[in-house]
Amino acid sequence: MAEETAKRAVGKTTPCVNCPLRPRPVFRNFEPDELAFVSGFKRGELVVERGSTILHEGSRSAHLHTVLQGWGFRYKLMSDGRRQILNYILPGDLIGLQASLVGEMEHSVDALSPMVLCTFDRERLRELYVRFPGLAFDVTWLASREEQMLDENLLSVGRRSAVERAAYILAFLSARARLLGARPDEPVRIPITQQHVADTLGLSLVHTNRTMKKLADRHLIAWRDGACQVLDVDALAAVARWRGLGERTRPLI
Amino acid sequence: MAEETAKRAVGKTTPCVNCPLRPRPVFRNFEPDELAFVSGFKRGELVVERGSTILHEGSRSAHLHTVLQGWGFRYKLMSDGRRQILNYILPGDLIGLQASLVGEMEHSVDALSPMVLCTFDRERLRELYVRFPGLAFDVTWLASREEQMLDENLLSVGRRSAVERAAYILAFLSARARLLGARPDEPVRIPITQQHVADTLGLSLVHTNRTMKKLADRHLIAWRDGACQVLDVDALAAVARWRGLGERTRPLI
DNA sequence: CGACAAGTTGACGCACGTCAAGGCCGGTGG
DNA sequence: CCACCGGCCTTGACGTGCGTCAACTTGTCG
Repeated sequence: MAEETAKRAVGKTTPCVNCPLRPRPVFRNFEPDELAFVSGFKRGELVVERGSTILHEGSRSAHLHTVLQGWGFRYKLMSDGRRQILNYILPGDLIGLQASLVGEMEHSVDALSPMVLCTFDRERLRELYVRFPGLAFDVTWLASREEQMLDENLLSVGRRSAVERAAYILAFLSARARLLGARPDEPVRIPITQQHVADTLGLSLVHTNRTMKKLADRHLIAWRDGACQVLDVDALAAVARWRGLGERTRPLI
Repeated sequence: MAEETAKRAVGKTTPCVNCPLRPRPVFRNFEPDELAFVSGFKRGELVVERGSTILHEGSRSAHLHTVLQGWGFRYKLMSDGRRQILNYILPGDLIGLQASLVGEMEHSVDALSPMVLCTFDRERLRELYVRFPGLAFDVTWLASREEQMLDENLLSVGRRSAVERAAYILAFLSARARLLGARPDEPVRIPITQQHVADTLGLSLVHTNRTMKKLADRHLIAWRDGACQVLDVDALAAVARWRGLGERTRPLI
């Protein structure tokens, strides 16, 4: 629940052609004209600090963002302070689409680590739909993927036990980080606190801690340096009875 | 968890121009050329019985559907039988988009009442994107709306108490039915059982029943004829601390 | 050195799950 | 016509997973 909204806008530093993300195998190849359009679509870059709020529930952001670096999370707050984390945001994810489509954000987004965001004008989204149906299709594809992740999350919170839930979310985040190219030889590092885990799983902080201890005792995870290290993804997935991410290449807008 | 997949395909009975749904005020007006395209996009109608499964998790359906009549629900099953209901399907909702985009369904859909579905070829979705950017935008809009509903649902299951959750889901479904034109003078009838409610809220059947009784004792709802009658939406929304559906007109594909 | 953020642990209570039984009602079949 | 059955709602008794309260630890930053 960090508050400072310290952001820093930077001129267009990296043209999309040299995007450090795009060459990674998870992302599909773009046609030259698509790439040219996206390049023109890009308005600049934004650097945000750890803990700052990028998008506010209730606001009407004028921008769409694609994450270039760092971790964040989407969440909703109730008037009495209860918080539910809806999903996590990793490089390649698109955020702020809701505001661009429906008009108003119904959730907030915070940065878990320093983040670098690509920003786009929401005005030009319609133009994208008109001129590049393939990219428009991709935007819908991304929205549908987000829905799939939410579905699995809902199953987790609704029907899995505390240990299963905890195992699921850590396996899930670790799998996502792996797809983006995290070193396969070393444990994935997830920059969250146990409070984040609690608010994701719908558990109290204390019970989350006890649950984490069970997983740590089995050497499936470890907490170090204000982050969670995932030591054994497969074992976690097995504990959660989770089938894993059935994911192929995806678009990067 | 009904099993018979009894469906009955019918020739193109109602042309979209005479769609009984479209005139309702919730749906936005289409341009004549859009309407003509959607009309040609339509492949036929499907009538399904109460309790039948329309879409199967793991399948690759060749069709997209828009609901014309009736209620249904989306859900996921775990291998040991645990079920989580993700959302409900009402007239005007689009289903099967996931299979059309990502390739494979990650959830199933069952009919809660007799349903009539409009069917479309998924092949032609790309054509829609190419020829009618406005409609493509609408498809994304619908996907984003589904995401919003899931977000609220997740907040509910993760952070609300049993009574709050129950009040929320009933207020939510009632509000959706109202938008579609349910008679304002009489209580909304939601064709679900308490087992459905339990599987939506992540509660046991017994505890759901006790929770329902609390709401019934306060005359907020009543169970009759295998359905739930919502007597006081506003009171339910207040119990759940829910702000209500902030919904305006939406597209109908 | 104090202050603060985050993890850890124990004691205790409650919200919710589980098991079990029974009631109501419409449908089916002799 | 009644006997039976299965689906759904209801209720009681009892157990437990998780929440709450409260304290202590550890590390980091000034």
